[in-house]
Amino acid sequence: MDTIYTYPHPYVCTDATVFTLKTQDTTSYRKLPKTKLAILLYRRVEEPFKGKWCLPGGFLNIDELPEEAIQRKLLEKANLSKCYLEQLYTFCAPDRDPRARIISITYLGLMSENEGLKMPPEQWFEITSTNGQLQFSNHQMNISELDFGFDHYHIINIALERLRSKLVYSNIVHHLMPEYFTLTQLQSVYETILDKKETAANFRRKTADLVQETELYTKDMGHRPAKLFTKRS
Amino acid sequence: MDTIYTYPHPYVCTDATVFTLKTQDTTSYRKLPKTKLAILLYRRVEEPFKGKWCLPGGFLNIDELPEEAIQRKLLEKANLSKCYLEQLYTFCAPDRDPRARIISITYLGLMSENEGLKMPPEQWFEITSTNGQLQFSNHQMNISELDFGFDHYHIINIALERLRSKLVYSNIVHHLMPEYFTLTQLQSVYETILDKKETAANFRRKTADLVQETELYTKDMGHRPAKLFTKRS
DNA sequence: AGAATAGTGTCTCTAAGACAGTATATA
DNA sequence: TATATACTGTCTTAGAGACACTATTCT
Repeated sequence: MDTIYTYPHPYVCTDATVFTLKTQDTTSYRKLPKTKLAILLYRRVEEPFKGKWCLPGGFLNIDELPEEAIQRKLLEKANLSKCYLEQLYTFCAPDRDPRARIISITYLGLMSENEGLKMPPEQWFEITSTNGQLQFSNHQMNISELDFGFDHYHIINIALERLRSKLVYSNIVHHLMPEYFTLTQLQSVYETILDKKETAANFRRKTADLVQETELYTKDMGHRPAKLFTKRS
Repeated sequence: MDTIYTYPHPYVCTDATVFTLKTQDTTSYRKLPKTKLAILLYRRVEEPFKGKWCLPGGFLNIDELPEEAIQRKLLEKANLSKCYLEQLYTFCAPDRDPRARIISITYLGLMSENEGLKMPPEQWFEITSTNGQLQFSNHQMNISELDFGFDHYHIINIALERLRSKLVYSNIVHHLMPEYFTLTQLQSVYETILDKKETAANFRRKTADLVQETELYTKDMGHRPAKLFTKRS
């Protein structure tokens, strides 16, 4: 019984890859805006990896669930009150933190653009993928693999893989959507994240059982209004 | 920097759900033996949960990966030298261990029956599922939900879910198979784990790209010999 | 009318499942 | 020859993808 209390054991922290969507401003209001996938990053102000870019996260309080710790940190660091979270993976490499043995229980976080817009926009970095290498950019800067601290670039890759695969076999996409959306919006979310074009007819057939028709329509778009859909429960 | 060293933090352990297959003895050698899914359990000899059944596992040494810790424990507790392991989930409920805050990084383990047979057979419990409730039995006893310590019954349920879903979209089944096997054996593994019958013709078509034909055949079976297959790489 | 997006109808191809049949070993 | 399992052929149906088409709003 008392052996347990003398046992040297790792520190435990939690980090989250919080994704949302950003719709780009377009010059002409008649053109459809482009959807981009974005991730929440922050710049470290302390050693180690001072000045590098990282995922939001931190240590667990004793008796605190990792989900709770992440929500607390997101509120502190990004004034972010609520987002969907699911456990991603637990990273344990002994050298992943130079200070000590620290394992990280990581989470995949998703939020709709509406929620994301409530926070400072410079923390959201749009993600683009070229030959499997991820690039991140906001209006001020570009960052890439070398600008990340810890194993966080690696974690983002794993998270994106998970997001892509769950997009096709689950209804996880709703956590990225606002309450009401058009099928064209939904399609562009799929196309952005999976980096793969589809025809509207085929897309609509495939996702028919994911959405619920409403009586609402878009308007003043400069072209034919689109029916609004919502999550099918 | 020194704040980290005063931080009260959870203990970290790792547990594994190691599955294998057991082919039942049949009275007549002409009848095909039945395949059963089995899991490795051991009886706790210390408090808490003394006398209850549990998954093999234990605390991580500092600088030790959870995979390594699990392999070490499996060797100690079950003389088990090598098995496939993949991370399952990290369980963190503050009350999951009455001694202290202990999180468990759990693994899904799979091994072929050949490997599994090297260990004492009373540690392998055949699993049957009735109305979603799991039952475990070996030649001596039956155990059920209430006979488990910690949250290990829950963990087994999560593991089985993962095994079932990965069986249909990945080639994970090979970790349960010996090097050479017949398609009927492979089919009965699928049918056992997924609890769902299929016709041989349809099964063979579906799994054609998973296996590699060889020139070998079974013999002395009392009926037509079956071609042996191996993993397709 | 023209521009822009919304939405539909239909053909093909592939894969899953149902089902009936043939093949080949041993006792 | 009987038994038991191994293996194949084919029909139907459901879904994915390609592609051409129609519909509706605003300027």
